[in-house]
Amino acid sequence: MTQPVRTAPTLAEVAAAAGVSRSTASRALNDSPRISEETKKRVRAAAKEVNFVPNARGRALAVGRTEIIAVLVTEPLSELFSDPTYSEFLSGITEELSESSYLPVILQASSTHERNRAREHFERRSFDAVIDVSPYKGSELLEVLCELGVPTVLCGQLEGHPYRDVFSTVYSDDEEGGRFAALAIKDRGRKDIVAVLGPQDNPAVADRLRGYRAVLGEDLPDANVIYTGWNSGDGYQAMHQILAREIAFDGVLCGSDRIAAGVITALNEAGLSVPADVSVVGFDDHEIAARCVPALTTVRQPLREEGHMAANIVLDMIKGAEPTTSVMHMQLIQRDSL
Amino acid sequence: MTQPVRTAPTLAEVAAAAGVSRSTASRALNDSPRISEETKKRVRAAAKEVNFVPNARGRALAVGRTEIIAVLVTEPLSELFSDPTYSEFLSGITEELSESSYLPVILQASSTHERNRAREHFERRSFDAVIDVSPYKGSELLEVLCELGVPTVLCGQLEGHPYRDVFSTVYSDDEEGGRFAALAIKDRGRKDIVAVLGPQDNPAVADRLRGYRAVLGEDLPDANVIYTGWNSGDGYQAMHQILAREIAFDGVLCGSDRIAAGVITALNEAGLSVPADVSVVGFDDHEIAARCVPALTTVRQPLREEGHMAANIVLDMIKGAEPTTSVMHMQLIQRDSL
DNA sequence: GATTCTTGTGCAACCGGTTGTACAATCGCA
DNA sequence: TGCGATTGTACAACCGGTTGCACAAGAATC
Repeated sequence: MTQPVRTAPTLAEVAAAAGVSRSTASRALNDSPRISEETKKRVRAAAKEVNFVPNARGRALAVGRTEIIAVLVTEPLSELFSDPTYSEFLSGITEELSESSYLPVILQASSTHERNRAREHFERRSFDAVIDVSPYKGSELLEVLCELGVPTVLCGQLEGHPYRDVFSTVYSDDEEGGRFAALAIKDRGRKDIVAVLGPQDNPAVADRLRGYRAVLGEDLPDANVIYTGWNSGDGYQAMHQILAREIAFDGVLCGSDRIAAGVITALNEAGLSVPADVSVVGFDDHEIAARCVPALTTVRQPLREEGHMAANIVLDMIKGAEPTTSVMHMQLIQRDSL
Repeated sequence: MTQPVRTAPTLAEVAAAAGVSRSTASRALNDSPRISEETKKRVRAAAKEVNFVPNARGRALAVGRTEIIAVLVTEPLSELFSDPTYSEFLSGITEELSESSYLPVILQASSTHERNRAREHFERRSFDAVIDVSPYKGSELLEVLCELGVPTVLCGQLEGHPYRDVFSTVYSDDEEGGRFAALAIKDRGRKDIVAVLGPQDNPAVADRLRGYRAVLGEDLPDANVIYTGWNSGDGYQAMHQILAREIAFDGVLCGSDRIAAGVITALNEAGLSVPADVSVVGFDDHEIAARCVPALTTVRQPLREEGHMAANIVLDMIKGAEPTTSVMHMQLIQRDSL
């Protein structure tokens, strides 16, 4: 069991065993058309024999690729884990990349220290490409990536961004999602709407609000818009604030399903019934949405598909494809909270 | 802004700029004592001048190290994200590694496909070392790592494991934790105890139960032990099962804080008060524990410290240190649920 | 039978660093 | 002035693959 640490066989050994040169062995294993079937067979047998696996370091240097793709994450790990949105999206990326020979690496960049380390790795060319999961933060790194010419996909719209013709972009149409939610609540006949959104500095939040406004106009006055965090606790507190103001409202648009869950709890505690007294619409179609009581009407964001798309685009860019922009579409999920 | 993709400067260019040979340039930048201060200064200036950063691929091949450490995760990403335990532990690892030049890579191995990919990467020597986060699953990979002689740390005790003198191990003393919880509930005067544990195949669960038993003996009969998942929903359902049986009990030992949260909800719904009627003890000292009503008495598992330890051990092993075993100690956190 | 075209293989260079060893220059000392 | 010891640098090999190009052997053509 305690195997002696035998040193891994190299291509030279395979070549010797097969009685050919290193170059022929390499070509045979890479299935080059210039090598006869006969020889290929012999080389493959020899490789199998000595248990040869090409060394990643040698190969990387020779082909100029590490076959590693960095998934740049600007949130601290704890936040990343508390927001199930990321899980879905990251799953999409890794799912798709696992079909290729590329290995995704989650690279954290929340602290300055981490960002410096990330920068260093970029400069050392440790990765063939980068998928930036939250590009509206940490733009120094984008500058570095641009300068280095590393193929990069931004996951999210960067308003008026200077990298349009350098980086690819994948994003869900948040404004459209906002319109869907607002239309649904309007069709239900609600007139006095409150919005409990995520953080004010988040561009997706701004887009969704724009969508709400496009449909609702004056039915969603400025005073009724609250910015908060993404958690149910945040939704709960925000709704308490609103109730304390004693304004009249019959509909709540929420920035996330978790916010909506907190909002519903607060409404129930205040003796208000959902959806009889107040309609509530969430966002994300997170797992929690279907389990809410009542089950939450929400806007589905195709996160997993977005991950697939990001991975595919980045793979294409490595092969030399031009940067592209890809918009994913939202979908209203009708349930009982409306 | 659209920078032309200038190819990165190599050591040869630095050497030329400084008017020295490549070897001298390399030694100067690595601060070798054999190079004069004078020359070092000149080389450093030249490197700064042309913006030189050593290429990771070339360096990796030369020094025989990739400076990448794989963090092997056997759980699917969704489970990983739903269990805050991992967040804390992974943070500990990355925190510690970020002090070194090593880059941690989260490597998933839940599906067979993923395990094959992981195996391949191991054989290609893509990583200098491995931290296995849940070693009691996917033992084929352990076999491969052993055979390849890759420095490996197992996070968790492997019962009667065959790799004792090959791999290092870091684990929290779950049996001790079980004893702490059981002692606390016994000191409170509780006599009829129920245990709602995690999955039966989890070795940590078995250890904790052993700790409970060592203290409680017949006060925790076999019939009162329930195995379930780690989530609050699981705790909720388990407690409903117990209540349906109409057995007498005055204390509940839970396998996780989330289980405990579900248990408390179920107890409250059944009109039982915590801690007046029933005492509840959790496990993990997860964030949720302090926020429970009543605040949860629980056993703190030093996850972050465990991550630090795992990272340090693996770094030592890369430098050639012998495998070691390190046991972390549990701590009872007294709150109000007892 | 000599010439040209194919086909398959090997030599050697290359990717971008690090490092063992030889050698030249400077120094101290007899 | 001549010797060995010391210091700083360069040459060349190496890590483990890939690949451009030259070349030999055999087939096809004249």
